[in-house]
Amino acid sequence: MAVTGDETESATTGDMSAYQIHSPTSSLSQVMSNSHGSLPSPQELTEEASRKRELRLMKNRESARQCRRRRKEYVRSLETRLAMIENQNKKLTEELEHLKESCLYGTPDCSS
DNA sequence: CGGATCGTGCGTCACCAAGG
DNA sequence: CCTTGGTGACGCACGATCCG
Repeated sequence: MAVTGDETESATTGDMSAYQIHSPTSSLSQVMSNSHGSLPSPQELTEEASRKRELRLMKNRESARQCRRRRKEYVRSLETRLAMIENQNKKLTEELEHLKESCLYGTPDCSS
């Protein structure tokens, strides 16, 4: 029916360039070697926690997308397989009916 | 036409399993 | 033990369709 979620996605998250900017190493090193070489202040700690959270959310967002894509492909493959099997079943059923007829009327197709 | 309902995708949270 | 990625569950937003 309605398949237009892409619009929502692009509006809210856009591309993943932001994700590449916030790499774990870069955010971590910012705190480990803060500007004045001293222990991080409470302010810096909360900022770091916030950065970590944002990073985790971004990664999980991407994971969820991949997960959904894989699941969709899997369902599609199952549907394809189902269609093939149903088709095969139909052909075999038809063949069986022909063989039954052959046996019934004693045509050469009936080998038993 | 406008509200109700349905189908779909998304982001987030919580949990789990695997790896370091 | 901590980190990380995968995934089920939940709620939300949005477009399509139905119906009075």
